[in-house]
Amino acid sequence: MAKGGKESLRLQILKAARKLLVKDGVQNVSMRKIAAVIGYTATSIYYHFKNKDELIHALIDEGHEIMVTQLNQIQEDLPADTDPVKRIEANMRGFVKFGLENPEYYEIMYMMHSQEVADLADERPGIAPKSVDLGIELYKKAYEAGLVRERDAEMTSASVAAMLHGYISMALLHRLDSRLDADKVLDDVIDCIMRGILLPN
Amino acid sequence: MAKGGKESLRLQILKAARKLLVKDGVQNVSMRKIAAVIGYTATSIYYHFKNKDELIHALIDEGHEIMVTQLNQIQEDLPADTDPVKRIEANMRGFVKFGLENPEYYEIMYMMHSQEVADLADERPGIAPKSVDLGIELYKKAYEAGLVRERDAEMTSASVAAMLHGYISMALLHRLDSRLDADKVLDDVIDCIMRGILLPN
Amino acid sequence: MAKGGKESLRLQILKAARKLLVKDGVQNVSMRKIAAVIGYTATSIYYHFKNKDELIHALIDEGHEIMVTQLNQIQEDLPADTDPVKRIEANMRGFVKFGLENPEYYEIMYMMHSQEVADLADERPGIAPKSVDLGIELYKKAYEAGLVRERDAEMTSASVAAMLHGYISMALLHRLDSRLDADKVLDDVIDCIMRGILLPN
Amino acid sequence: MAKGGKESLRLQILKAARKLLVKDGVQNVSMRKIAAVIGYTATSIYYHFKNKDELIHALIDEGHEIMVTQLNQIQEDLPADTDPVKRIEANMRGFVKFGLENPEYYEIMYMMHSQEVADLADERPGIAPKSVDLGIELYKKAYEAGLVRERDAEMTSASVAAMLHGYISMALLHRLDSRLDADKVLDDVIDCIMRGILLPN
DNA sequence: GATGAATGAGCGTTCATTCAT
DNA sequence: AATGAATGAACGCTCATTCAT
Repeated sequence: MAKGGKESLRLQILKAARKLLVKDGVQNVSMRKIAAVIGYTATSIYYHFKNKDELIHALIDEGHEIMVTQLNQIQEDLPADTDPVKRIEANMRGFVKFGLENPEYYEIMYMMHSQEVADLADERPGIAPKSVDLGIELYKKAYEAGLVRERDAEMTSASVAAMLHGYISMALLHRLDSRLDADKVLDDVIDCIMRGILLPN
Repeated sequence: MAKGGKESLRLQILKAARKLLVKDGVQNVSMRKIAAVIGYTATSIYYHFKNKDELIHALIDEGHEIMVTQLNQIQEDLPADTDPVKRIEANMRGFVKFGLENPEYYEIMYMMHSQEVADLADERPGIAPKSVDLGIELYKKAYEAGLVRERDAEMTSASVAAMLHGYISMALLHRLDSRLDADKVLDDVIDCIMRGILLPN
Repeated sequence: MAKGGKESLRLQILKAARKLLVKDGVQNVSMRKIAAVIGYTATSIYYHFKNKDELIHALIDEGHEIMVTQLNQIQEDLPADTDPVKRIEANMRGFVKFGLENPEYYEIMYMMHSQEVADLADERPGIAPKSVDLGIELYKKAYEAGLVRERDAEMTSASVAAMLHGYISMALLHRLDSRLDADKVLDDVIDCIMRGILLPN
Repeated sequence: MAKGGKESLRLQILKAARKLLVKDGVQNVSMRKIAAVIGYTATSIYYHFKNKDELIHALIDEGHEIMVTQLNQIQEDLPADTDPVKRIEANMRGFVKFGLENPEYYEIMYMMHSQEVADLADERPGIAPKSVDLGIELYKKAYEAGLVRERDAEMTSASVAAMLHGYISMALLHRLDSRLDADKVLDDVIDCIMRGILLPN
């Protein structure tokens, strides 16, 4: 209710939108609620964003940027001589980590209907282009090093992303069997994927 | 607009709800619209369902029943001497098939927020119990036959379900890279999972 | 603010809409204002009318019915042997009288943009069909009696309606020179029209 | 979006307002839209006009000036010895022409509610003073020449203006019977008025 | 077993306008 | 001479739900 201080209103809006997003899901984010959170009028949001769609897209873009930055950082932080397979696994774990730690971003990035976020799927082929590119690149290097099975890098990247997305979305929606340890399920998933991807021995 | 004849109103409501679900997505299903489809008043729905939530839950239950029936049927239709691994793969493909062919059910069963479908995850352990049980059972048999890696059947079942869910949900949300053949991605996913599960040779 | 008693809500809505119409013009009639006048919620209007457009159209239809009834009544009240020219003048004065006494109806019937009242002009050829027919009929009889100039009855009817509309709308919009007596201007207009229509002697 | 160059902003605003006026009708002209058209902020309009009302009034004044200029030009262009009756008809046709060709001006000059254009009718006597004066003057000359019926020139001018306005406004609102030729209806109207005004032979 | 009538909350959006700079 | 930032009021409309009948 209280105004957020010196932060630019645009940033406050995005922040509030994320906050609402993670609490209630996309469809429960409304201009009025955002306004209430930051202590402004709903009208004022329209000064900074053309409409709700543009606001959501701004969040999506933000999310992709953050994720790509994190994934790249992970690769940079690895020792220069890290073997390609380890890099792939690190990338996979980085993706999952981003999803679990940023449900508000992850949801709008990967869990919304295209119709809800106009033209998202139509404008961009597949998931976040840059993170996809990174995955493809890593696999290609692993293949050149003779470490993974001979297969289409684009295809493999898509498959792996889909499988990891399955774990992330089930975790975020609390659909994982509550009797199991979520971290162990993740280890199991990644273990399975790695084995499926690598050369037999 | 025309009343549906001798079908019980309860069934008509569920039918109409499914119809709207698959056309407009979950959140666009409203009591009004359902009523309009079947030619009754919105009020009359409340005679058969306490509220919207209960209606959605009825649909979810319907979905689970249909899915379990289909998955069991698939097992029954296999020759009695089919080896356990083949059975696992058949089960996996059956699950994916159900999701792709019944997006209206699949979405409310596995893609909605718990808040949207009140307490779903809290009340029931994990995903659809019976289909989970089937998966676990199949894996156990395969393990007893020495065909799959030694691992927790519950855990494996959860992992596999998550990974398959990833493919299904990405397909339903049109998030698969449009330059790839969706069927081939599915083959790739299943291939990967199988290899990850099976014993090395 | 107080509820209107036993009158059906539908009628109350229409009544309130007319009231607002005459006070503020069409564009200032809002669902909320109507609701406030009759002491109901804006929502309840939607139980009786699909949307604002349908409400306005209901008013338009009402207006046409009232006007046609009045014009027919005027003709009936004239002695059976009234000569056709007198009948024409009576009809003209009846039209003007209706307009001046029912500005709320007249405005939506004849002074709104077609885009404001969707497809009004497209669906119906010319002004209110039945009143137009009456005018045409009267003129034809006068022509057959050899009292008016030989001319197209439809055309004459349209011209006369336009000219009378000019007076009515200027009067309603307070655009008549305030130094003149409005009634005398009307007499002058009708005088002019009659002379223009009649045979020279 | 692009700024209009060296034209004074005041003129740009009026120009843009006219453009919107003719496209969308009076009530759809908003400060925001005007600003968007000329590439300035809505706020900047308030530097040049006290408020929207003043802006509209400026347009009305503009319209009157243009119309009077055109009507005077028409009279000047006639041969010096043109007879007064011909001059009256030319003036009438000039008025109609202006209305049909400048709907954006005509609408705000003669078709808006007084409340919409604050106090217009109260402050100024009748319609556009100068064009009224011209009409009166022309009639007086015709009367002095013994060509028109003995009548109050002010009154006649008002009547004629009203009748012509009827045609113009019906034409602009697309309320003329679409089965008739609009030009012929106009000829008919003017024919009728002339005959009503002139001396019998 | 179903309807008629109504509600209150909420939605995204647009508007004219203001005020400090 | 113009902008940036914001407001408060209003708009048409949809929603799940209730209650008396």
